[in-house]
Amino acid sequence: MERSGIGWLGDRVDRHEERRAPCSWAGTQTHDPTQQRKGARGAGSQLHQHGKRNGVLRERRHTSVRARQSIPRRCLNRRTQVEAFEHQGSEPESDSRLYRVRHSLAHVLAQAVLETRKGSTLGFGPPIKDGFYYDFVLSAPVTEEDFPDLERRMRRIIKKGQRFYREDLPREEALARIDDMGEPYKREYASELCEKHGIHTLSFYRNGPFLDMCEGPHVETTRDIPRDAFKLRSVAGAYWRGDSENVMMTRIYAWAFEDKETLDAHVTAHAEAQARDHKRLGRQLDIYAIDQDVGPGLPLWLPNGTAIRDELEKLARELEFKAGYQRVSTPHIARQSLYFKTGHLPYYAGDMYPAMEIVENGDGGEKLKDSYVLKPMNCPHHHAVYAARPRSYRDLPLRLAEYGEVYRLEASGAVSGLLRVRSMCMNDAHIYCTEDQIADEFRAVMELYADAYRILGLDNYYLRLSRSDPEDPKRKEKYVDNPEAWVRCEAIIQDMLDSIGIEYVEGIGEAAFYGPKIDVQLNTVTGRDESVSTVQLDFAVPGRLGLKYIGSDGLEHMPYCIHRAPLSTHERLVAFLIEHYGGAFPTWLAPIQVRVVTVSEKFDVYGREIVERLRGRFVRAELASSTDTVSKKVRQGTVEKIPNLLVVGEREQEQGTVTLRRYGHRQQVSMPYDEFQDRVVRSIRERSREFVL
RNA sequence: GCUCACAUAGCUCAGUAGGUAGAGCGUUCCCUUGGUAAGGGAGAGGUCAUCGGUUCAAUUCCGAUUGUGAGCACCA
Repeated sequence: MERSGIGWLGDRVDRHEERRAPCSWAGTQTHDPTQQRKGARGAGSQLHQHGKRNGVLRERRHTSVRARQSIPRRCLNRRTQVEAFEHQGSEPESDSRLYRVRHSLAHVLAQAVLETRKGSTLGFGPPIKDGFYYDFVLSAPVTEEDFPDLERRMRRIIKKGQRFYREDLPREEALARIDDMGEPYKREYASELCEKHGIHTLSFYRNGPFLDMCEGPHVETTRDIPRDAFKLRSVAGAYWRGDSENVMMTRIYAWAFEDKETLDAHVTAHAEAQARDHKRLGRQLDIYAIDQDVGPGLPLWLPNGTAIRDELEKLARELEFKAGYQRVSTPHIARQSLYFKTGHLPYYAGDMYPAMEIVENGDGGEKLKDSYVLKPMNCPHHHAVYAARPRSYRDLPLRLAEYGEVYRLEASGAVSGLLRVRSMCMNDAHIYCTEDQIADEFRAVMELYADAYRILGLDNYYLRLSRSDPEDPKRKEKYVDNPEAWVRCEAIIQDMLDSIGIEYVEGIGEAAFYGPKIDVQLNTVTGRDESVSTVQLDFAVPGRLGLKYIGSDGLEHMPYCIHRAPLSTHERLVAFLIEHYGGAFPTWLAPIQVRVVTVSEKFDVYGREIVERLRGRFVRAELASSTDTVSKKVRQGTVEKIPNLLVVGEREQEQGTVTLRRYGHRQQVSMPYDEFQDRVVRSIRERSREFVL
C-alpha cells in the first residue's frame, strides 16, 4: 500500500480524494483530483483503495506510462493567467520542502485553533494542491471573521521556533496515548490501522504544546515556515472520513506557498479565475438566467445563450449526419413502468422528479390509473424507437440521435449554475450493434469526440476508462450480474483504446450499472474536474427490454447498445466554453457576431444596409442604435465581448467600405464591405477559432 | 441532503448603534451629430427575499422558510 499524505492520516485522506472521481457525464465536482499527483508516481504503480459504502469506493489506478502521460489535465497551448493559476495546483511530492511546510502549517493551525477553542477534537489535516486544510469538531464555531486572529496566532507560533519531535510507539502504547489525548476520531482511525491493516507502530509529532498522531514529514522547527506565505481561505463542512453517515466536521482551508510572491500571485490569479466563472459571465453576457419562480437548477436560456446552443446543435447535426446517425424525437415523459422494465427504478427513484399520477374518480372512489415520469435519460425512449419495428442484422449498426431534454432531481446542495442542473439538453445518441461491431463503433465515437473538441478548441481534457469493480462487496447491487460480460466488454474497450494509442486513466468502480464506459474529464476555471462527455457500453438493458434483431442465421439475437454524448449537455458544455473562452467566443459561436457602430445617426442608413446584407448571409449582425458617442459604443461592444465591431461613417459610406475592429485588437483595418462579408462568412462556415486581420 | 456564510434598485455595492433607504453602472426622456474603452442634463425605479416573533416602532434584533455561495456527501 502506498504511503502518502500525512502518514496514515494523509493516506486515508488521499484515498478519499482519490475515489471521489467523477463518473457519468452528469458529472462530478471533484476538487483537486489527486489523479494528477498519483499519475506522477512511478510507472506501473498500483493503488488499491479500500473504501466503503455504496460500492464505488475503491478506485484503483492502473498507471502505465501511457496512462501517466495522459494524466496532465492541462496540456494547453493557451497561456493565460488563469491557467497559470490552474497550473500552480500540482501537489508537491511528500518529501519536498513545500509539502513539509504545508503539513507543518496544518499542525500550527490546529494548535492555534485549540488555543482558542479548548476541547475541540481533530480529524485529518493534510496538504493539498495549493495549501492544506484541517478538520475539527469544534467546541465553539469558527467563521471567516476569526481568520485574522487565527493567522496572528499562527504567526506567533511560527516565530517561537517550536521544534518538531517525532516519536514512534508500539500499538498498545500508542492507543493508550491517543486515549489520553482525548481524540476519539484519531483513536478510531488508529484502531483501524492496527486492526485492519496490521500496523504495529504509530508515530506522533510534537511541536510545542501540540501533539498529533501523524506520520510526517515535517520541517525542523516552525521557524522554517515562511510567515507571510500562507492565508486562511475558507471554512466549510466536511464529513468525517468523507462519509455522510458520519459527523460533520468543520474544515478550515488555507493557501500556502514557498514565499509571499507566489502566494500573492496565486491569490490574484484566483480572483481572475473567478471573473471567468460561467455563473458570473453567464449573467454579464445575458447567456442564461435562473428564475426562482421557475425553480433552482432550471436555467432559462436567453437569446444569446440560445444562439450558442443552436450553433452547437448545428455542429452536432453535421458531425452526426456524416457519421451515419439518424435523428429521432421523443417525448419528455413516459410511463413510470418503463423505468421498472429497464431496471432504473426503484434504484434511481431518488434522482427523478416524483411521478405524475393520473387518478380516476369512479364508483369506488379515487383510483390510481397510471403514473408518468419526466425522463431522466433518453435511452429507454430510444430503445422504444428501436423496438418500433423488427430489426435485421442488416439494419445494424443503427445510430439514433436526439438532442433530448432530460430532468434529474439533483440534490439541492449540488445544483450550481449551468454545471449541475435539473433540466438539461443532452447530445444523446444510442448505437445498436452486434458484438463484432462494438470496437469499430466505439472507435468512431472517439473520433467524433476528437473532431468536436478540436473544433471547439477544448484541449484541456483527459479520458478515463471507467470499469466495474469485481472486488466490490456490493457489486451485485451496483452492477448487472454477468461477470463474463463485464470482462469481455471491458476488454473490447480497452483493446480499442490501446489500438488507437489514445491516452487514458482507469477508474475502477466508475462504470455504469449496465456496462463500462469512457468518460471525458474537463477542468473548470476554478480548478475542479467534471465529466463532460461519456461513451458507455450497455450489454444489459437491451436484453431487459427484449430488444432483438434477426441475425444472418435467421435466429433472434440481442443487440448491444452504445450510449454516447460527445457534446455533453448544452448546459455543461456551454459552461465550459464560457470559461474556456472567458466569454470571448470565436465568431462562429458568438451570440452577436458583428455589431455595426455608426459614427453618427447620419450613417444609420448605411449601417442598417450592412446589417441587412449580413443577416441575409445568416450572420448574426446588429446595429448599435443609440445617440451615444462612437467611444461609448466601442466600449460597450468590448464589454459585451463582441468579436467584430464595424465602425462606419462618412469615409466608409462614400467608399462602400467598413472599418473592422476585432475583439482584443486595438488596431483596426478598413476594407471593402464585400471583402469583410466574404471573410466573416468563411470564418463562420469553417468555424475558425481566430479570424485574422 | 449536511456545515458555515450571505440575501438592500435590472447589475455591482454602501447604509440604518431599531424611527420604512443611498451611490455608480444600466434604463427612460431631453440636449449633443459625435471617428474608436464612459459627452451633458433631467426622471423613473426598492413592502430592504418570504413568513412569524420581540418592540411604541423591525430593512436593522431573534426564529423558520426559500434562494445563493464556499465546501462535504451525491452524481445511472
